[in-house]
Amino acid sequence: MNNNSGNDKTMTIHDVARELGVSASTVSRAISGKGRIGAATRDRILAYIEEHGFYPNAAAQSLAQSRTNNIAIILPEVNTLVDMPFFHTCMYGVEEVAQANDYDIIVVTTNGNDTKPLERLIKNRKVDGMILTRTYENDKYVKFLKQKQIPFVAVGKFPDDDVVQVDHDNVGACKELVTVLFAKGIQNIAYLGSNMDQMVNRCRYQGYEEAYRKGKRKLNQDLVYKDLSSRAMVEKAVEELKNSGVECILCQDDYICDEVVRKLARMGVRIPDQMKVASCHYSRILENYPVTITSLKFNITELGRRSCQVLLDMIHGKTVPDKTLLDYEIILKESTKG
Amino acid sequence: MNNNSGNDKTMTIHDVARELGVSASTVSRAISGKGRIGAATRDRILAYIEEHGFYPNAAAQSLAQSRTNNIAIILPEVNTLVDMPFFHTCMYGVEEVAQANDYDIIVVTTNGNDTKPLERLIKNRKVDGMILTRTYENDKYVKFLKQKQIPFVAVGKFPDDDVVQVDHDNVGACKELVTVLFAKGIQNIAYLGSNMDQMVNRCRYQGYEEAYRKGKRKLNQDLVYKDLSSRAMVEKAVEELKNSGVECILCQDDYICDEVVRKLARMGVRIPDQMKVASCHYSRILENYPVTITSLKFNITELGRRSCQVLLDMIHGKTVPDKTLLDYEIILKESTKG
DNA sequence: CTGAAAGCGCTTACAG
DNA sequence: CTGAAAGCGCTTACAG
Repeated sequence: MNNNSGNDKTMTIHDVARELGVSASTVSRAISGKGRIGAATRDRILAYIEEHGFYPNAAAQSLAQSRTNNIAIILPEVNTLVDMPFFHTCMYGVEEVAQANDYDIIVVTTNGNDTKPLERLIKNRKVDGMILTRTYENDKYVKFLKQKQIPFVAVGKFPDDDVVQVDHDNVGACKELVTVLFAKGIQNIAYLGSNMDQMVNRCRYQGYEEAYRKGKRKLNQDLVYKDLSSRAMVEKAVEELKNSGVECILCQDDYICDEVVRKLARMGVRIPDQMKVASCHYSRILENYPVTITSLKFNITELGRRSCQVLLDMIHGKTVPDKTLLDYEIILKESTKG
Repeated sequence: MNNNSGNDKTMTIHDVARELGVSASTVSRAISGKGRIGAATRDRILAYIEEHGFYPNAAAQSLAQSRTNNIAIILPEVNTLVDMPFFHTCMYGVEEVAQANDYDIIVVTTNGNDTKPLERLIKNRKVDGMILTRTYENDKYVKFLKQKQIPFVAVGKFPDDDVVQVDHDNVGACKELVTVLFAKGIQNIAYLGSNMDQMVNRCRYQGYEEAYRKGKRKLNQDLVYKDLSSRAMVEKAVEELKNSGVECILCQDDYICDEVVRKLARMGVRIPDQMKVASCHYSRILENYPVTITSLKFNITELGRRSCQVLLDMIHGKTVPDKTLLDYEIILKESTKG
């Protein structure tokens, strides 16, 4: 097994070459699979390598080939029970396909402003590409990465066509959800959102709006709250909506949904009899309620996987689709019954 | 600003050397700060580098110095609302001090069994050290890392003295919490836990036990549940405890606490009047209850930071403490009032 | 099909 | 204090 015969210095390609009576070039070719090499020689070398657990020095490969087999995943600084699991799960997906392709992921957290950490990573040549997991309307990082000409994919939807994007079809999903709710006979649906500078939130609102247009219904702006940045604001919105006699509240995400459900409970308003509720993004938070909540369900791990796959394709010079839109599910539950 | 005068090839140390009329060695010395160099020369070189945004090629540095300026953070595969934020937050902490020291972090997720991904990282020489964020009683990864002789720190407490550990003082914290509850006049306190193979859970239980011993109280094993691996089991335990007339339930973590609080609500049992509740680990989940919960509070970001700091110290050859124990806070809230 | 040689971009004894 | 040279461990035209 562990035969470090004599010295414990880490093995190099030359060691195996000497041991096998071939040249280092040949060993290199056997490992990389590039260049012509006799099948017998190749097999002999591979067998030796396997048996002795030789792994080539990544830095040397990196230097010789100008590639690192690392990609960066850029995470925003978040701390809510909705956001953390999202990015963590997405990261899992990315890592899964990265691993499968012998890539490693370097995690870098951004504060939304500073590009220095990315710059260092790029200029030091520590990564071959990057995945930007949250995007804003006027995204500083997108601009930066475009300018740096490094392969990258953005999770999110953009007007810019020169940015490779992977995302769930948030627009289509919300549109369909609202359309379905209309079809169930619900007359008016309010929208509660926040942080409209994030692309994901813009998309959701856009879907909501499109459903109104598609249904040829007039969208009353009194039913729309786009800037609920605090619990108090959500509560106030819920009170106003209750008084306005709206039938259903569509929440941009489970963070808002959580506040809405609690507020309604405190107000003694029963879901769905006295108020229906739906959320644009299913997370485990929703599992905690006595009443199950209608929502959209996205496969976040898959989002990570696909983003990574697209990025790797880019890195390897394949042509990739500008936009990859992932599927969604509409989960109808008690909260919109009746 | 951006003066790629003519060619866009990335700058090397030789380019700046030529431009400044010095040798590459001198430039290298200016950058690294190692070796003797004239202050004037150094400043001139540094100024040039700063102005032209030169960053040394990491692979070349890596190869020449046998160090990567990367560390790996090993994460377990988790998906609960309690675990994900914990590891994510810990990762933030690690990254923060890594960044500050010009290190990058490579994330690798483990399934608890396979050591291949770690092996590859080590043998490829892609990292200088590792942080193991969850530890088990008989930890396969700990064994593996010890054998590989790579610098690493484990988050968690171990019997082994040859493993560098950084952790909150879970034993001391739980012990103190229980002692305080006793001091409040509570006569008997039940313990609800699970997954006793994880070191963190063993520590918490140990603290609980020690508090009993310290208080010279007899610990009735009917009050102890160590293997609540499902919601149903927690519910059953809560029912039994309610019937047994116990006064207070100590939950190993907020995952269990969550189940306990909900179950009590469904049973119509009021907290704290009819049952007191405390948790060994504060997370945001607790913020969602109508009644505030007594708990231990740990600073997870700091846990990450310290782990990383200790690891970097090891890598740089400093002597580090075998065990670093971080502080905790006891947060007394309504749930144990009266 | 295989090997010798140059090169990737740094660092670091060794001279001076 | 500074430079020329060898070396880190690979890869890859170039010959043969």
